[in-house]
Amino acid sequence: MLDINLIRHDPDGVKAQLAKRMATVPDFTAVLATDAERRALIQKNEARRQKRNENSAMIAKLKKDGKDASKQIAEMKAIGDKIARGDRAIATAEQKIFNALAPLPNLPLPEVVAGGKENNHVVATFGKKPTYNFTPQDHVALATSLGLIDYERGAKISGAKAWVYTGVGALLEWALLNYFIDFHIANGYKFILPPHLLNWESGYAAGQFPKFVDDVFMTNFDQDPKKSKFLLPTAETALLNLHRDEIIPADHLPLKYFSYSPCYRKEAGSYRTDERGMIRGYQFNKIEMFIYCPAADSPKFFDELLRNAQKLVEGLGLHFQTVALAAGDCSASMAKTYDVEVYIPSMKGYKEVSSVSTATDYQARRANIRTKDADGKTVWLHTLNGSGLATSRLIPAILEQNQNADGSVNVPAALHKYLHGITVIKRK
RNA sequence: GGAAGAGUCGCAUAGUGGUCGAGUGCGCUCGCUUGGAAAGCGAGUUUGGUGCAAGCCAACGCAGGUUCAAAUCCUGUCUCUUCCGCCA
Repeated sequence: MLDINLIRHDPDGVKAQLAKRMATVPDFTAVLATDAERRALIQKNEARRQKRNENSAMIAKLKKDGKDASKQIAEMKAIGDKIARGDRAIATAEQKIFNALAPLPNLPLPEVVAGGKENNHVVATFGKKPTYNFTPQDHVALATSLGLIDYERGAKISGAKAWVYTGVGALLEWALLNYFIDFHIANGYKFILPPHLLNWESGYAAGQFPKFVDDVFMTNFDQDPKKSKFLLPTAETALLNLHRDEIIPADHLPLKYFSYSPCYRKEAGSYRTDERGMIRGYQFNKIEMFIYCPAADSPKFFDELLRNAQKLVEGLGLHFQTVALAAGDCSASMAKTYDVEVYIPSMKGYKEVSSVSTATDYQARRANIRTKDADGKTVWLHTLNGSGLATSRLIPAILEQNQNADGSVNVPAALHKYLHGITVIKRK
């Protein structure tokens, strides 16, 4: 949610920033008129309330003294009606303002380039594309022949976009998660295991609702979506809502969390033929990092989250690139996003394994999360998040980048301690 | 899932229709006192809206309702506690 005060004081500045990510910039004339109207209505109604409070005190006194208060009571009746009408007008104005502001995305940071996906640019690269002196296999063939993933039975028991990790495949998946968990623990992040079913308020605060309500799996325990629960599409939703409606004491900051959860997404219409196997599914595992901090610190923590994500992929020895997203490619709540993309040879391209973002105060406003500054004033916090990491594109990358001529796959050294002595995955 | 009870300012509580936005205790902050501390004494200690400001207005889980007037009465709802049922 954008700050109405900012729009009031610098509408053109806000428009200029939004133009970096929106094709058509909103016109604020109407919302500012409603805002002025709202404030005038508030002032009128508060004067009426003051009168009512005074009258009420007088009636109490008159009654106490045994005197007649019928004149004051009659006056109170008239005032009460006016206040009720005024309240309705204020509520209408506020609803209008909310409806105008709620769909607007966050303001991109100055360093974020304008435009859509085509303006994304690579800012760093690690490692090199692997070369083979044999014909390499794709990850679906490798995972199947090595008995790591059972796609057919996944489809049988669940349907399309589902798979089953089996045996060493499950162990490899779990090893990755443990490798991430140990890393974050060593960095002093607090481990959170959240519920996977979240309520409407959580979805709204995170910016998923109402716009993206069709992208999540909504349970139908109740026909009213606002009373139903949904499966979290990312642990970010849970981690942001942990402190919804709270004022966090300044000496508790920053709060650094990480969380493991499966992520459940409908991915409606996003299937592409090149996205075979486990590139895109209804459910995938992810460790999410999340930081709450004072506004001044958020650039520093953005860098920290990005470095963490990069270090994790570096530790696996995989070739990857880091991409700065253009304003229009960042999700609506985010002011700046960098993606970490691992190389998948069979796709001749890079796939996202981490997305690191700062929401500045946009999410905090929606979720009402504040702290006190040095002067004791209540101020909005900044929230940042980053995957650390998602596994479902890493396994294809590991299988393909580390494959040998005989169809076996070398396990990255960082995972050896979690794999019960397996250093090379071979066919049975 | 059923029944009963409860939700008030960091914590614990008082408050059943009108000078109650709200008393008290604890905690915390500042001051006095002291060589220093404790004790004691005094002051302060929620959030938001609106206004240039003084100020004013709002909020007693949440949402409605009754009333001239609601922390207080009514309805719904959420959460918690206890008991029962079910259960990994």
